[in-house]
Amino acid sequence: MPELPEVETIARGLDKRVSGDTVESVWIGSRKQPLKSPAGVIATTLENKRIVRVHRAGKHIVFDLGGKSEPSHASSRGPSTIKKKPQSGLLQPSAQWIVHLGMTGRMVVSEPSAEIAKHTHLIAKLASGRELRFIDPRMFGKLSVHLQAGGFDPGGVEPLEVGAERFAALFRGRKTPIKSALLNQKLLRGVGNIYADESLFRAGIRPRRRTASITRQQLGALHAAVQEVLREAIVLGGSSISDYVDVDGAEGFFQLQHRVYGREGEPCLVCRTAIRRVVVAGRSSHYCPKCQK
DNA sequence: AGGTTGACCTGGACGC
DNA sequence: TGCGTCCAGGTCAACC
Repeated sequence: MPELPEVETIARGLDKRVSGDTVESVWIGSRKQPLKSPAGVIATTLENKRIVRVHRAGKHIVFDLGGKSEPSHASSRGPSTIKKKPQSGLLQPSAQWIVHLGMTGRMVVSEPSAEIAKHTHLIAKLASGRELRFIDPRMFGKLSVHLQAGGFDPGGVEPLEVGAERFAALFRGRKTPIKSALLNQKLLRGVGNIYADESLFRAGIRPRRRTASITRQQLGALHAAVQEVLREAIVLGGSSISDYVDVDGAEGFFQLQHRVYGREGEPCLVCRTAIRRVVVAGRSSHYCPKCQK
């Protein structure tokens, strides 16, 4: 379900609530699971680790894990290692837990007494007594651990960090419809169906438009539109459609700002023309036939 | 090689 | 009330 603003909201909420806490034990449900790493590897990687920080990379939630007793200085283990090198690795987490929510995934922090929701696939018991739970009815979500040095990198560039020049270069010469290109996580990471439609509306570009035919100036407008839409959505806590809620169970409010998404047949807020819905790249796409060219 | 299409799942909304 | 159909915010593998 979640795109960048929703994942950002959830990651911030988790960072606030569980950073500094330690995972004591992990339960992983049986059945066909939404896992990428084997269950045993996930469990042993998480157990007895301190959650140093929770952040977002594209649509992934990243938990930076440290040793139980805090990886402060040269506290490694061998006294023989007399602080060999300043190791940039000290800044790196010893391991990372990666959560992708897919379409319907949720992460919640609960009291142990709270009822266990249907489709709960993982429960991490924390030293504070609370539990971190992963729930996902449709099982499109993915859980994995990243152990290599360097940190997890899903590829693609962060839409909120990329400059206009680099942004334009990402799309140069592509034959695919612009909507498909925006959804391609290897180019831009974090934009999904709702925010792609909303960005294209604000930039005045139709979703089917061939990417290569878009002028540099229009790409500049699209760059600005993507950043504007994502920033506004983050401020409002994301878009709550169907069942999206943040860590505290609160809904976001950006859906109230949607100008085209989910508004098929309704009047364009700018020109009153009926909003159209077409399928592009297998995804429903909404646009104003008059405002978007 | 790059682009497009289903398949993967469950559940909610809607029409009859 | 119940059944069938369609739709869903995301990725991949498997095709053209």
